[in-house]
Amino acid sequence: MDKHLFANSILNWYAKNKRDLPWRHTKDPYKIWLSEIILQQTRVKQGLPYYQKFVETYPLVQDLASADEQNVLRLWQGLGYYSRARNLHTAAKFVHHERGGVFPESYQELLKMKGVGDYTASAIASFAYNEKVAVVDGNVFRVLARVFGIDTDIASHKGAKEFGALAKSLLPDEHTDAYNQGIMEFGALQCTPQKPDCMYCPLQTHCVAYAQGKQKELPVKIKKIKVKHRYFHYLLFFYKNNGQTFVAMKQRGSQDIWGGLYDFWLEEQPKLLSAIDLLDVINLPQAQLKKMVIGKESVIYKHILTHQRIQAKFHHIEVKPAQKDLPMFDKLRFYEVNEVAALPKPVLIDNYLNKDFF
DNA sequence: AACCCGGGGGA
DNA sequence: TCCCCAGGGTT
Repeated sequence: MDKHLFANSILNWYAKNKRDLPWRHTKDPYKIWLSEIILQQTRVKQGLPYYQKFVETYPLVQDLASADEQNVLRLWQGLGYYSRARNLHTAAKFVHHERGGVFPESYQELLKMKGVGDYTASAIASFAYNEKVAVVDGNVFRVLARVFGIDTDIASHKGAKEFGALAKSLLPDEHTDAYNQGIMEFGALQCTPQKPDCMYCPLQTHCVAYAQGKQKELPVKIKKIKVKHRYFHYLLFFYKNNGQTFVAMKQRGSQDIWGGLYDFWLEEQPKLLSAIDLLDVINLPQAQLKKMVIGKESVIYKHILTHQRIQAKFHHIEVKPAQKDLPMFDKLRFYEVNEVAALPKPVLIDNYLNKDFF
């Protein structure tokens, strides 16, 4: 189909149907960048409140660069994919310290920011600077695959090249910013994954998928999601002193899920164990353990992620105040319960603390 | 190129 | 229950 007809159809549709979203009222590349990182793998409705919080808390890239990582993660808590928040912070420091606070002004320069890949660099360059680059996200893949009847796997290298080239060839000479936002919005609202609104679609008469009744088959996405089952046993070491309660928490490394967030002493096992079997399997200093009191055991918490199904049990173990400095607690720190609220934590841990801890 | 990373919401 | 979301980094 004709390139101009396609672009004009998208532009006209967008002018009538676009949602009123805060990042569409700014040309500030910093705020557009914030919105793009937040919206990666995240629905607009879910990301919106986070965008508001970040803009209020860190109005300028300098504010974000100067923040403590822990506070950035705390603000991000609940959004998932926590490396996004750590990369966001890293990139803000990069802009502040190595570019004198001047935000990158082109697709190529934007790519140098950590956490900014092809899609995000294109989006910022287009929306903030009206650079003539094509954005290709999940929505664009779907729209192009259906309208042009392309059955190449969108997860493959070949697919990325093919759809990228097509998207580029379709770019209009003017209003590329509105066009790029338009084709994504069109995918999000009109050409939806399930039940696209073909009856009232401006591209209906040009759409290959519609003509062939292949809307459900396109786009082709060969995915092999292996769901990993994991069994977490959390040991909540705590002590009481002068009417206060202190809980041992540990900051997670960046190699596994929930990187940078805080949880408790974690024993992961191939299956769920009872308290007796667990203490039998793991290696705790027996002499010290004898001075501790094994407390309550929680019900099984089920935490469902895209790639993992986690079952978790929490065991309370009260220790003597004098035991807090033991070598076995090297990697942990005891926090007074009121301090725990300020720590960034996985939703699983937050849920437990709010529901069952006391 | 394969694998890894969260949480929520709609159907 | 399944699917998908304004993807990117690491190996």
